[in-house]
Amino acid sequence: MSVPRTLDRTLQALADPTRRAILQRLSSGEARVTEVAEPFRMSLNAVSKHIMVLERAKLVKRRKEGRDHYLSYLPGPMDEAAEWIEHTRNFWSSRLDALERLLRDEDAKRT
Amino acid sequence: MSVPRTLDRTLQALADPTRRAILQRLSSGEARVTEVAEPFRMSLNAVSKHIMVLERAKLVKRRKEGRDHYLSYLPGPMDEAAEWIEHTRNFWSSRLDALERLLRDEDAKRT
DNA sequence: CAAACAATCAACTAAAAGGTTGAATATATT
DNA sequence: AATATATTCAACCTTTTAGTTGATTGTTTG
Repeated sequence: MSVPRTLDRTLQALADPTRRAILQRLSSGEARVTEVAEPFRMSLNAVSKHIMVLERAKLVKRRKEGRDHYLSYLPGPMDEAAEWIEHTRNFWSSRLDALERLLRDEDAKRT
Repeated sequence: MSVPRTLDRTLQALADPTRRAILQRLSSGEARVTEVAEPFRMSLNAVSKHIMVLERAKLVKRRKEGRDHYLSYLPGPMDEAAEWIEHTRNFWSSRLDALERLLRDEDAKRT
């Protein structure tokens, strides 16, 4: 069956609030590493590492221009994750609905 | 601002394939710890720990009946996560659309 | 060319994650 | 009462994660 390991990486990457904040920062367009790091209280290096995690998860793309690295958001993995989670949610939703119906019917039959 | 740390826990819990498989197993209804653990190649204890992670994330509920612990799925956090991810995705989708429109307009003006 | 700047690399630390085995606890069964 | 079963607890190990500081690489600028 081999479940896609990319989902692991995506969810893992998204599970960290700093990384989610970095993604949000990129919503207003490209930004350099230093710019992205600026609002955080941790070191530039720490943010650089977070960026690499996002890059490995393909949630972020890097374009080098001279000494500057411009980062931007990539939608693919987010779409995939959304798809998985929606699918899963709907799956359970129908199961739970069926269960509820079942219980209601049995209850009706008993009265 | 205080971003909800529950999202961290949910995504973290979902980022592991064993835990996703456990959730899937529960889709056919309640199951005991041993039953849930059976298909995995790791020890019962390891699975027990995964279950505790899911429990802390409120993705799984436990009902004790004598020595048996019956586990079942809880939809709340999955719904929340789906909501967050959908919201985020749509947010970016519109940004990217706007950017594309902008570029197309500029292109049109130039010709 | 020298100094400043943008970013990573390298080495280290502390904590968390994921697994193991063995003991303990509580409940059922004979 | 003794034994078997279901589950967790406790201790331990290894790997990964998230952070630090200091050195290094490459690019720009005075």
